[in-house]
Amino acid sequence: MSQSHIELRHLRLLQAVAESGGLTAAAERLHLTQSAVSHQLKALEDSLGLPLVERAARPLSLTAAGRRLLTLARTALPQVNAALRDLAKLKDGDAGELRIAVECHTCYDWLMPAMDSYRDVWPGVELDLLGGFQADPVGLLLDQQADLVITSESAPRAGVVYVPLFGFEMLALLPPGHPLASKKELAPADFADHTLITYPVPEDRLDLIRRVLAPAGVKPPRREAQLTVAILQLVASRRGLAALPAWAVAQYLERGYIVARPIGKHGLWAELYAAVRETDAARAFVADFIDTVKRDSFARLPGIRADLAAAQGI
Amino acid sequence: MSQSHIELRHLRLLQAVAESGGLTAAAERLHLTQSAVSHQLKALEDSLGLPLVERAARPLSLTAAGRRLLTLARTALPQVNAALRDLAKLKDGDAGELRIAVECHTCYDWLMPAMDSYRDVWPGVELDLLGGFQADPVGLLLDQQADLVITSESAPRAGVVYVPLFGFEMLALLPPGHPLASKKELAPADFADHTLITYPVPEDRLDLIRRVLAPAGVKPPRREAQLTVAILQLVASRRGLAALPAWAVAQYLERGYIVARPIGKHGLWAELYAAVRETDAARAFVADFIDTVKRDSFARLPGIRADLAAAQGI
DNA sequence: TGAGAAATATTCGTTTGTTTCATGTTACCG
DNA sequence: CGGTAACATGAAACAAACGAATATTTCTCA
Repeated sequence: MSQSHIELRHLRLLQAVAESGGLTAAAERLHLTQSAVSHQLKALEDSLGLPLVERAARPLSLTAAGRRLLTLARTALPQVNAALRDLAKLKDGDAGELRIAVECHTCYDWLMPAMDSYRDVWPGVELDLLGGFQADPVGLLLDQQADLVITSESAPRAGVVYVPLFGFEMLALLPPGHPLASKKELAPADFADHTLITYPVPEDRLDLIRRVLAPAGVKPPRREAQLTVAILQLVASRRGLAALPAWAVAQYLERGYIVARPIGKHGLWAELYAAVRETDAARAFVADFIDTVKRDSFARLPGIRADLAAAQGI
Repeated sequence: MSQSHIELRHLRLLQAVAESGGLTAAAERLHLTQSAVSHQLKALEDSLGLPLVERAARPLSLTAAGRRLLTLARTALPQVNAALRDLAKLKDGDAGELRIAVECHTCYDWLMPAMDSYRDVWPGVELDLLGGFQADPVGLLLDQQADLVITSESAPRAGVVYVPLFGFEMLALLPPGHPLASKKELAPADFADHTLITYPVPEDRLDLIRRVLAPAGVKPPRREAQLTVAILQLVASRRGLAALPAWAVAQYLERGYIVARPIGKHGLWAELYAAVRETDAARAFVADFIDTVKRDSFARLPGIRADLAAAQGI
C-alpha cells in the first residue's frame, strides 16, 4: 500500500535490469527502448524515494533497496505466471500434443532442459521430438507431421507464423595459439586455407558459408562431425576451424580448451524462431511452450539477445 | 508472461470487488468511480479472454477464473506490501514512538486488533495508548503529548492533517418487540419519550444529539454506561434507546438480542479520521499505521464505507 | 407483474502516464 | 585523452486509464 503505486511492470523491469546487467540490455529483453527503461526506472525510484541501482560504476549493481525489490520480483512474478497459466488451462484445456522438429544441432543443448521445465507445468501435453535431418522442416507443419519447428529461417509461408526466440553470435573457433588468434576478428579470407568442420548438413544450412564465405567466393574444404564435442575436439587438435553459437561453446572457452573470434567487424549474428501453424499460435499450451523456451534460454544461455534487428542495427 | 499484461492494479481491483461484493462498493474502496472499475474489470477480462465475475445475479460472485486470480491476489499483494514496508524501513528507519489517543469508546473494538498486527510488522515502534477522557484530543498532538489521534472531527488546524479512515452508520437500538420497531426508520421525535443511553461523554461529542436531536429541539433524559455491552444490556432490558455504530452491534443484531433502525431517511453517517502532526504524516511507520488500521478495518468491520462524501451524497 | 431503486454497462471526452525520438552527458577502454 | 558504449533528459506522440453522463439491466416490493 503506502503511497507508491508500484506495478508488476516495475518488477519485470527491475528483474530484467538485474539479470541482464544494464539498462540497455534490459530494454532489449523487454522490447522497449533504452530511454523507456531509464524513464521508468527513474519514475520508480522517485515514487519510492530510494535509488534502486548503483549508477556510479558499470556493470550496474543494485542497492539494498533494489535487492529487496528484486527478491519480491523473484517470488511474485512466478506466482503471477503460474496463475496466468492456470487461467490459460481453464480457457483452452490443459492437454494436447506437441511434436517438435529441430533444425539446428546445438539447439538440443537448451531445448532439453526447457522441455523438462515445460513438462512440470503441462503434464497433460504429450511432447515428441522429431529426430533426423529434415529437408524442409517448416513444411512438416503444413503436412501435420510436426506442430512446432525450431528454425533459423523465417521465410514467410502461408499458414505459418514465426515467433522470434533469440539472437546469438556465431563465433569462429580456433585452437589455442593459432596464428589467426592474434587477429581481433576474422575475415572471410582467413577461412580459405583451413578445413571447415561442421555438422553434417547441406551448405545452405550453414550460416557461415551462406552468409559470409559464399558471398566472398571462399570455398574451404569441409569435414563433418555429428556432435558438438567432436567438432571442438577436432578444432582443438588443429584439424581445422569451426563456427558455433557463442552459448554452445562458452564453457569450453572459459577453460581455454579453444579460443573464439568474431566473424567480420560486427560479428556473425543469427536468430532462431519457433514456427507454428497459424491455427495453433494462440493455443495456450503452444504459446506457453514458446514462452518457456524464451525464459529458460535467457536464464541459461550467455550472450543471447532478444532482437536481432537491434543486434544487427549498426 | 503470455500475452496479457496483467498488473497489480488488476489484482487490487479484483480483490476489492470480491471482498466488497460489488463493483460500486469496490470503486468506493479504491477511491475510483464505478465506471472506472467496470472499465478496468472488462479490460482485464478481455485481455484474459475469460469472464472473472458472474454478472447474472447479485450479489456478484466470481467465476472459477476469478477465484484463481483472487488466490493470486491474496498471496501476491501481501508480499508486495511487505516489500514496500521493508523499503520504507530502509528509507526512514524502523523505529519510533506512537502515542495514540482515541476519542470514541467503541473504537477500541477494532483498534486493538489493528495494533496487534501492526506490532508484528514494526516491532521497533513503541505503541502507547492514551487513556481517559480528553477535552481536546487533537490538541494533544500539538502539545507533543500524543502522536496520533483517532477522532470524528476534522476541523482544520494548523500543523495537523486528518486522514479519513472510514465512514459508518450510527444505528438506533431498540429492544425486540418495541413499538418503534414497526417503523422503517426513526425520526428525531421518536426519541423524545425514551431515555437515551450513552457513553459518559459530553453531549457535543454524541453525533445523535449534536446532529439530530439538538437541531430538532428534542432533549431526552440520558443515562450513561461505560461499556458497549452495558449499553446493549440496558436497551435489551427496555431501560431506553441507544445509538451505536453498525459494526459495533452487528453480532448482537444477528442473534436478535436487540434490533436496529436507521436514524432519519438516509441514516446517520459518521466518519473517523486519524489526525497526525503535519511533520509526521510522511513518516513511514506513521503512514503504515494508518494503512494498517484501514486494511484491518475493512477486513473486519461490516458495513463501513471508504468515503463519507459518497455515502452522504444522496 | 409493474414501478421504482440500485447496480452495472457504455459512450465519449479529458487527463494522465508511458514510450519513443533526438540529443546531451557520463563512464570506461585503449 | 579521444572514442565508444552506456545512461540521462526533454519534447512530442501515443496509449491507457479515468470520470461524467446516461443507458441498460437487475432486484425489490407492492
